[in-house]
Amino acid sequence: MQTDIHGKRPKTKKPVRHTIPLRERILVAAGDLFHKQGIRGVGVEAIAEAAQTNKMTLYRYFASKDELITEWVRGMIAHKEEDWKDLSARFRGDPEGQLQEWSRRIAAKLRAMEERGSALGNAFAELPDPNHPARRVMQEHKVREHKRVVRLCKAAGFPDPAFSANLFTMMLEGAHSCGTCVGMRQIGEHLVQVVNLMVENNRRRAI
Amino acid sequence: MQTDIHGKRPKTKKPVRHTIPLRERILVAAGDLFHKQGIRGVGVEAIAEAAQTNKMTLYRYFASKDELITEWVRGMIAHKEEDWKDLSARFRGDPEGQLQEWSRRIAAKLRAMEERGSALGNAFAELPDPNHPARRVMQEHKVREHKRVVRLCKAAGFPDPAFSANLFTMMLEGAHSCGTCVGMRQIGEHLVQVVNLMVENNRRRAI
DNA sequence: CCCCCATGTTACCGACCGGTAACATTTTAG
DNA sequence: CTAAAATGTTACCGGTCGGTAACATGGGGG
Repeated sequence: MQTDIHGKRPKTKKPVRHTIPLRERILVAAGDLFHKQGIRGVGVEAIAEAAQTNKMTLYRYFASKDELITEWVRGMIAHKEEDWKDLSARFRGDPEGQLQEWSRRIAAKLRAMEERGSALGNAFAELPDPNHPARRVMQEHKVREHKRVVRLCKAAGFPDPAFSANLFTMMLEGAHSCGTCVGMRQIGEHLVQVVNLMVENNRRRAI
Repeated sequence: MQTDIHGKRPKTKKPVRHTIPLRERILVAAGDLFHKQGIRGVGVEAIAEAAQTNKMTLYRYFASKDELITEWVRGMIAHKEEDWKDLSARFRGDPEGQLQEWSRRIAAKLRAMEERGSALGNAFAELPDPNHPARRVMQEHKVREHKRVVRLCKAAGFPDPAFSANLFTMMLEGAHSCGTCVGMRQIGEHLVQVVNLMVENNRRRAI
């Protein structure tokens, strides 16, 4: 307990000026904790506290914890798809370049990640109920992403696009898990290398 | 409530003859539920019930839920390493054959798995605390397994064993996650195909 | 200035969970 | 058969969690 020596009224709230809106603050705090401690391992109270607010206000923005989870997942997915859009704009008409650049970005994210794998992957593992809205959103996103890779492989002239796309996706997804036992940096580098190899091999074949 | 028409005393317990010992029954029941509903999503009471016993007895075999989790994980890992041992006996002195056969077995397991990914992978995602005993066991196992793959790649004469091993591991781990959006069967087949390709390419190069 | 609306505070609810105690019952071994 | 060991039954504890009610507060715009 803090005693108030100088007779100033004990303001428990510092007049912090928050730049980002509350809803978003809650979302990033939730994301942080979900990722670090697991979705089920963190309570809404802790989230509110981390967002420098309280449970009641949190529930004024999100009807339930499940909705909060879902919105968080949606946000991550939206960010990823934004990334794809940016990428396909930069490498317009160059499907091989898109695949390579995507692997480079994955590698960069791996490098910046200490332990604790992919947030989306973990969330998927933590939500067994196939009817959970967040899970549905993730499932749809995975399908979209895989289709995108298939399309790119087709456009790049790979002789068996479905096969190559599956190969890409397997490696992209597996890199996170593999990184925990061999180091994220190395895994990232090897990921980029093998994608480059595949692209070069395909080009050579095409000539 | 069952009424007892013929005056026989209402035995609430059917004299079920259990063939497998209780401890193991608890472990398989726990494994089932852990895998289907997530580790944190299932309570010890439900596990005891599924094992046709009760919470008290469960706690006579396992000091805590965490210990139960750990023993379950240990069991899965032991089973997997048993599998490796059997495989290396059958393909003694044939590292390429071992890699191929391993991919075949993974494919078979994928085929037999409806949704819900790898139990070990999910458990890893569900236990964020790096000091959790189960997590430690899994981490050590992953390292051992990866070293084994590196050794096999070296023995098989791959020019860059670390690279090839990472490639293998990435695909092996990623297959489960990828399978949920493209079908386990196809992923399994493609996994086997790419491993075969790698081995054949390496052989051709070696000649 | 005053009112309104967003936010903070506190207290609470019911449900569930991990874990334990005490005792009853069944099974097994000698 | 009998005693001991294993298993079942019930009730309970403390704690946490998701979620809500009621009310206080404070700041910004008319």
